[in-house]
Amino acid sequence: EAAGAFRCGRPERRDARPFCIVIPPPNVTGSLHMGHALQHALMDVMTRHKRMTGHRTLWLPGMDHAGISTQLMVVRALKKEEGKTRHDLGREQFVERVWKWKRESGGQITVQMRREGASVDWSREKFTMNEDLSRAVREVFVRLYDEGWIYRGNRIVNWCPQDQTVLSDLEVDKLPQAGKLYYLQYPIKNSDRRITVATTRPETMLGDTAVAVNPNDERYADLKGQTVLLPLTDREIPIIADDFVDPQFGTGAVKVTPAHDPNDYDMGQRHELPQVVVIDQHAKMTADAGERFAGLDRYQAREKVVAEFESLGLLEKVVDYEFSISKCERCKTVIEPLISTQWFMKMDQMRDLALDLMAREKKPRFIPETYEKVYTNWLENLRDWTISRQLWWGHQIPAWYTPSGEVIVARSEEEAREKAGTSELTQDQDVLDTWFSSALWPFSTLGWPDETKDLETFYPTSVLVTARDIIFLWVSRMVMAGLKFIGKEPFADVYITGTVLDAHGQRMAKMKANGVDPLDVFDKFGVDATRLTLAQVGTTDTRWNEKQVESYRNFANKIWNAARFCLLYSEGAGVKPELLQTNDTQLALHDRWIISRLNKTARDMNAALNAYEFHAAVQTLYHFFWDDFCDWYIELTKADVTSDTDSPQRTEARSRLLTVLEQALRLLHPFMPYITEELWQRLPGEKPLHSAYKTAEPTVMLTAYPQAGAIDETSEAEMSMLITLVSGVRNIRSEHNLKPSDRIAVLIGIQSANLRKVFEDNTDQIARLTGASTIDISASLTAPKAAAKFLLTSTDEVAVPLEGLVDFGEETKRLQKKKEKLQGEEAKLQAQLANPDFAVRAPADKVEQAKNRLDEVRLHIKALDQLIENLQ
RNA sequence: AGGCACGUACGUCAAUGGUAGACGGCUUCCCUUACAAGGAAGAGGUUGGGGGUUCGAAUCCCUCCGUGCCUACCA
Repeated sequence: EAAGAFRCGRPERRDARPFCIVIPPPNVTGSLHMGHALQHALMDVMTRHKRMTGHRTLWLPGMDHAGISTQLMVVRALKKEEGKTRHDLGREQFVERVWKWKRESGGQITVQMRREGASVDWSREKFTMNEDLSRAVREVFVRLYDEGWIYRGNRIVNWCPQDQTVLSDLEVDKLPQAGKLYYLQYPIKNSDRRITVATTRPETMLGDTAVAVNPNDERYADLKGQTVLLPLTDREIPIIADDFVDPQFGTGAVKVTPAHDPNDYDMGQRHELPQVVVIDQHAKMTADAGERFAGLDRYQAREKVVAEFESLGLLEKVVDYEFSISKCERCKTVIEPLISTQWFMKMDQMRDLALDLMAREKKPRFIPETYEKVYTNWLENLRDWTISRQLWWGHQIPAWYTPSGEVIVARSEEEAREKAGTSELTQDQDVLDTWFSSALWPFSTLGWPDETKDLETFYPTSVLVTARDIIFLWVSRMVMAGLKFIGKEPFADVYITGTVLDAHGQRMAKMKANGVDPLDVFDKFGVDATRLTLAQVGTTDTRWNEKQVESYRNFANKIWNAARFCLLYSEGAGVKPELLQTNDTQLALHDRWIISRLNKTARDMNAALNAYEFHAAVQTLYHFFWDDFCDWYIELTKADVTSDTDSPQRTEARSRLLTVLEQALRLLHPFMPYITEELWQRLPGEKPLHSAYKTAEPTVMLTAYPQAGAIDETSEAEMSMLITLVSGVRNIRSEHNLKPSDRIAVLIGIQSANLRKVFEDNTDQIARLTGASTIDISASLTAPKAAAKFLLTSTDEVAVPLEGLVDFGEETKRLQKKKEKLQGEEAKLQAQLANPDFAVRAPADKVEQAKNRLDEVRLHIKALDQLIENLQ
């Protein structure tokens, strides 16, 4: 709850560039699925990070009215609950019913977004059907109409006989279908010959107005210009020649039905063929199909046509044939191509705006870059957009008709009356495609067409985070609309997320019932763990793996327990930012080291987040917190922190531990808002907010995100030696099956006085971490033969005397194995350096690097040989 | 039919042309006073096959095999 509620003041400092994301508006009918959860996790990480770096941030939420989906949902409910159709209610009442549904059960997803911890600004929530956004829609429509970019036309369109509306090409699914190819024979007038055409839809032959052949097809050369007696009708149709016809396919002769097939429509236009409409809006045969067929469903008509051809002896053959069929994306009904009067948007000029921007300025920038090509290719092949829909739920087209049929396009009915000079107007019954309002989303939500402060501040937005399947439907249209109406691209970057697939690599889909509900995952593993899992998915397609979430749940648990430890020993202590200053040379190694690690982590996190490298960011956090902080830092502070005697030293150690933890919580916060807020609130001490938010209520959300500070290479190197030492001894303990309670002696021979000093300063720590009772550090090692040994460096040796426990054979094997590994590397390096071209062509630093490494490896091998020899 | 991706450990994924890593799983030991959802140690890879470019290839090019996605007017 604490993390989900974004309740802070406005930043006082406004010099940093504002950061803005407008959410891809989920459907008002929708509920949270994995794709949303993924996108939201990423958007929230970005927003929280920017907020913590003092940018003025806006993540603007909202919903889409989702024309067809929503109308269908209410139509179904109406039928089920009251047995009524939308026509029983009438348009006005039906639309009111949809609004009622929206108020009562719509927008479930916003509740779910709160659960995810999405730090959006709810005060700016938008809905595409609200008055402000509708005003923007009308404004755009009028302007484009006035420019002649929107027009009304009679064309062949995709018609859904179930939903009773036209659909754009993008709302149609092409699905493979096992069907039949029928070979029909048409008699030729004044001849005994017949010409055979192949079709998957015999019923459309009733509307044929020509037969076409390829102009170069010699088989039919003499038939061109002849007339065909169209069977089952009394019509005579011509044989025409057209390049569209592929002589290789079927019989090389095609029946042409301009009113019921998009290709035939085009061919009909080219040859000025008549259009005979034989199928109506309900996919039933019309009167023009002939008395025997009128009123029949298209599939009944198909059977009847085939039967009659057969009885006439004109059915040559029927073969099985797989082809693709167009279906309505929503209801899966087979699309009927129909000629119909619709509104269209000319796209060529809009497209050029977008293409120019990409060519000139490489905008928007796609992440990953590869989508730039996809986007550009699609734009290049763009066709006019059918924007009208025969629905009731949506933005009604702002066009009115006078009694004489004149079209008046205006921003309101009043304006239309003025323009028309009459009040006898009827508004166009159609509504606009849902994507029409979506295209305006980045600026309509910020107040356009008014010149608002928000628009000035936040447009162009910073980044659009979305799935790849709406690059065309949405992304490209936003770019075009933004360029056209604001003159600037709507967003700088477009981040295309990967897809979360099921365990078998299949897309999650309702129909397949293979989806994983993010809410269930929240329940099982927590929101933070789920966010971490999703954030690291980034741009790659990933198979859903619950184990991964479980591991991040464990990570959250680790954070909790580490914080518990810090708080358990926090008496008298508190967070004190100045304790992380590095100019204190008196600091213990582990303190200097953790500060350096913190700085490095901050550097890496900021770099990764600014570069959209979320996978790297998650890895960095995980290892910093678990390995550096928990495994080493906490262990090394234990002696001081848990000491029984109250001392300034103890208090400082405790405070420093709390301060490091506080910094870690800030680093983690964008990914794990819940646990970090919960723990941060419990930490005692000074916890300043970012200077931009000084007056806000205390919350980790508004602290400053840690920035890169000094990296202390010396401490890192020394600590790394300490870690090598401890791991080496632990390895010996493990290999020799020593019990944790078995005390050992550790003998260390170190040439470097510096390093000797480091180990001497930390003998207690080393003893503690290795379970040693004595630590003996000297310049050169004298150890009994009955000791397990390893090399710290090629010159420095560590021995653990194990009287009676050393199996000399086993010990030899252990060392031999290490040696083999090194020998492998030696061989590789040797070969590389032996190549004369390497020295000449490779950069000098690489050559130097290889030489140094080879020297080191050789020394190491030599030292290992010595150890092995001593064992014999 | 074209186009675009992808193929790395048992699984899921990383790796600016420069020693192939992480997490989970697995093996051994440990209920050690923050945490067994834990600790310590360990095993595991000719980077799908073949060829090429390069001093050097998981990475660039070609080809084959496999997988996924997008676009398309073959009746």
